[in-house]
Amino acid sequence: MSKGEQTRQQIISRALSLSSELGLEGLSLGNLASELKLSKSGLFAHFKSKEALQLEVLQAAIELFVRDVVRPAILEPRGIRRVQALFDNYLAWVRGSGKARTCIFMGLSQEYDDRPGPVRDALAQSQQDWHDSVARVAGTGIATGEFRRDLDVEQFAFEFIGIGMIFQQSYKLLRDRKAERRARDAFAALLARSRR
Amino acid sequence: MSKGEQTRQQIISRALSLSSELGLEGLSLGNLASELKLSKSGLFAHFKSKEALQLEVLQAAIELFVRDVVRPAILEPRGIRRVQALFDNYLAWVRGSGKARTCIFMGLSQEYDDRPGPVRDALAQSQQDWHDSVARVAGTGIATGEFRRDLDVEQFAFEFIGIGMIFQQSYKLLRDRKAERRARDAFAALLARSRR
DNA sequence: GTAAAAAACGAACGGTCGTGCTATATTTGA
DNA sequence: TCAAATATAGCACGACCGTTCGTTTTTTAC
Repeated sequence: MSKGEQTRQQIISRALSLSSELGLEGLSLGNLASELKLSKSGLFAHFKSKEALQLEVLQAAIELFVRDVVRPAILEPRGIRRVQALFDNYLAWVRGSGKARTCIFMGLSQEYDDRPGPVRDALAQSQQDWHDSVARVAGTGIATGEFRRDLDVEQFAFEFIGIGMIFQQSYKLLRDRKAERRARDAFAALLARSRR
Repeated sequence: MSKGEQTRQQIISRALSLSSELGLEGLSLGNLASELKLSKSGLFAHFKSKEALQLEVLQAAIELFVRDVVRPAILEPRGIRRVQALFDNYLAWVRGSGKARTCIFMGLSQEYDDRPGPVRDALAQSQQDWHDSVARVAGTGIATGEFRRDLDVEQFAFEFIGIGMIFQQSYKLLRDRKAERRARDAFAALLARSRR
């Protein structure tokens, strides 16, 4: 990896964790540069525009999410085991793993839900993909016979993700120590309803 | 109402709808002033600081929420009827009523979940109050005998609000036309589980 | 109607924003 | 090793930020 590509990755990585706190609009190049001990113009030279950087940050977040949440779950056996793994990984992601203090996608969903542009489009696509992934995994539960044959897998995904969202609010904003327990209870109820 | 108080209210009202789109940090005094055809300094004279304005905007949002969501529900008879009314009003609020394009509280929850300060404190308190309100209303369902006596009303509130959050994402970001249907189905399932 | 009080304005401050441009420093490949 | 390519720095730009201050206009109260 060339020197340029290397700093490029560092920039995106640092920008990702900054964006988790401040959003992609709140992210500022000056701030980012000084944190990386780079000049603002030196940093800027790596990207055509701030928006281009934002898109790369979003892309990096998606790759991280797939790597840490989706892919490991798919290694589990089809059916409930896999659904449960997906939920566990999702909760762990929302809880945050050191550098990423908050789930960036939920913040961005709020930030861009009425701010048109390429960032919004990419974000919406990624969230749609996430819904689809959950639905697909739920589908394997039908295939194994663990879930009801008439289970609406998209409805399942809808509720699955909703639990993650309220978990984030309870855990991060309200600092509710029972948040994780509540999320797991809610998910258990969702599972129970889905069984045949 | 004096002239000053009158413009003050206009400022807060306009600031509220702007904040629903851009967040309380994204709100800028210059922008706000020009929308109201006021000079920036003339506008600023009404508030000691931007943060003071932010707090007033938050307060105004809370009052609106209580007026449109909580209070009308309490006019309904205790029990499931009241719970259902609360949910209906909540969905209508999230869907947005013309001027308020998005539910400001969900955006702010993301914006401030790791940004300490008075705004965060006031926001967290208001959201805690909202959880408590839902739980209290659910409690009336136990009192009427419609809900299980061992129902965990705080868990009920947790899931209730989670449905609202995923509804907002599906409706606003993903533009899913089935979003409302999904939210109502999820809520129906929650109700069913809560019945005795 | 007039004087006091309140409200709105205009200009300016020091900062930071994203973004160019030019020059210097560093890395790369033969 | 040395030239070409790349990476970074420095500086400046116009725009906007929140905030302050002194002046002017408008409202209020007698």
